[in-house]
Amino acid sequence: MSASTPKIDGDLGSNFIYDIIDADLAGGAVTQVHTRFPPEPNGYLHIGSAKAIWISAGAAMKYGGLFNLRYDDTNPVREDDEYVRSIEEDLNWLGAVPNGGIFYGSDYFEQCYEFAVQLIKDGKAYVCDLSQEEMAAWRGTLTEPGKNSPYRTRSVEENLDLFGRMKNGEFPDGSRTLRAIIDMSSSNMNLRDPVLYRILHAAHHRQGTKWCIYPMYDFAHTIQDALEGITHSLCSIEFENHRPLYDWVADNIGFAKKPRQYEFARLNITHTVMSKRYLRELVESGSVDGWDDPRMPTLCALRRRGYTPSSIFEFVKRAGVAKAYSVVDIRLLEYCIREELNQNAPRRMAVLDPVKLTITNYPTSQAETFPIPNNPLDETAGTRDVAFSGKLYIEREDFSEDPPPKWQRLRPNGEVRLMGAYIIRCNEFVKDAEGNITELLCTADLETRNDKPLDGRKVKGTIHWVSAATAVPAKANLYDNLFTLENVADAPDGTNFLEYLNPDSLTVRDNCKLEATLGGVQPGERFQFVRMGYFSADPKHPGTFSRVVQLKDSFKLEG
RNA sequence: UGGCCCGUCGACAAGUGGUAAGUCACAUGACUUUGACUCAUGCAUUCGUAGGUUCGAAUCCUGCCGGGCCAACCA
Repeated sequence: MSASTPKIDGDLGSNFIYDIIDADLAGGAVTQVHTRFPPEPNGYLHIGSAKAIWISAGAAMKYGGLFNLRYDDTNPVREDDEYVRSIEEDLNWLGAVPNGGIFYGSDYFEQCYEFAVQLIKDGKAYVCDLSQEEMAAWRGTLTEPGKNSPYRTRSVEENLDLFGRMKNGEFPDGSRTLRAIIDMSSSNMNLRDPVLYRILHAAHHRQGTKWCIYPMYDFAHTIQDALEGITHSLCSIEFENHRPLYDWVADNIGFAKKPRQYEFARLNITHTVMSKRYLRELVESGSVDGWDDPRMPTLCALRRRGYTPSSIFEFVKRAGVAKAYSVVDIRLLEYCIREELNQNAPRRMAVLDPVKLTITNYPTSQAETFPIPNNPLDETAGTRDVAFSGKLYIEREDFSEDPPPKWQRLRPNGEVRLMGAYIIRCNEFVKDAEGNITELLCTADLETRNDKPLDGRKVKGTIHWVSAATAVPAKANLYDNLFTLENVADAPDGTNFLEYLNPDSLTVRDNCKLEATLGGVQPGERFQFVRMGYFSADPKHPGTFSRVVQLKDSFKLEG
């Protein structure tokens, strides 16, 4: 795995988080910004994670601060080393360097335990013998206050003894918990004597069987943030109700420098499921081929499809940071990669649905090449010599026997420019028994080569081509989200990705793999279709195309 | 139905008492060796809603409506 260059830089824009930091810096509450990204290693990072990364790593970068990666691995039954590795790889690919260090929440288990003991000694926590069901009943409801646990008044000595024995493995799972003494009548359920520690005889991916009690998120996370010197603990909005508990833990343990938690709305994208739980379900049920299945919104899947870190961060930035629930149009993501590839990606011609085209006045013995720009927007990209001959393939869709109005491509007795080469005129076309066109017979304006016509006539259309002699048949992965969606038409915004996994749409997957005839592309080379055969039909102009899809992604030639 | 958070163009989102930025999408026109790209133009008399305060309100107050989160020994 090679480290990519940092992609978070320069213009990070502005948002309310930065306003808060500005104020903290100005008021002297904070002198050095320190943030963290705390994924639980229970799944692969997705584009929603990229938002969290961008915000936290971006804040550190913007203010010359530190950014930590911390694996939030306090629940041994859900976590695995596979995910740790994938997270590291994805973060590295993104170029979000954890300049503050890489940490594991589980490495703080010892401190967590000591702080819990301290809380007991301070009379702020107790060992509770209520079962899970009993605790739920005693907790009350959203509208009714809870009742104090009968174990709430245990002596410090008894609590200390019991907690020590919990740690030593004397009690079975679920038999006891350590709870904070806060307020059973709080309107915030998180404050009704929340569980701080639970008994769980399970092997931890990193700690092994060293522990059989594990700290809960609210307790452990606050401690981790405080110990690492995090100044701004940025998380998504569902943790808003947890902030009072976060503050309670920090206050009652008595950290000198207390981290502050701020929340922002998580990223939602149209037609995309972003819940790690559902994504894992898709993988484990075999509904997709894996975490990097191109239909997944994971970073590894986006990477496989040719998305770049900078395009993902650009998308996140454009989508904005706010607290309002929102669903960002996936077309904004597509715009971001299109924008970048349009500037950078080298062009290659590829014919997906070939039809033979013979230039009848082109000498069979003749062979020549035409220099074609690798990227018309970037002169420094240079040109490549593309072999030309009298026998070519063009896109079947670039010829119309009976063209609609405003047709600019090839038609009987019509002229068209072969990209970077001659202007040709179609004189005849050959059909098979079924009426399918099998060959086009054309003549070229051999005097012009790839210049303007000598007589000044206008030829509006230009089409791409490959020479039959040098073309290589190849399989290209045309994984593309929009392409997929267009085949399950009329899915309303907000439709869950899962809903696409119905029998009708499963066939889409097969269509994702297309045979392409490529000119001048080497195996392993990443390329972009100059134009590919899949356009969305424009209902207002039948037979024309409203959108070129190929600029959305780049593709890697397999084999 | 308790508490907290949130409602600004089709989608995001600035704006935080002085008279509605920007982007995506969309539409039209120009340009074009790919109908792409690029360029130009258009796209919220109005900020969920009803009142109130004010010379003046998207911004402050109140009610109502709508959405999200919370009753794991998950994170």
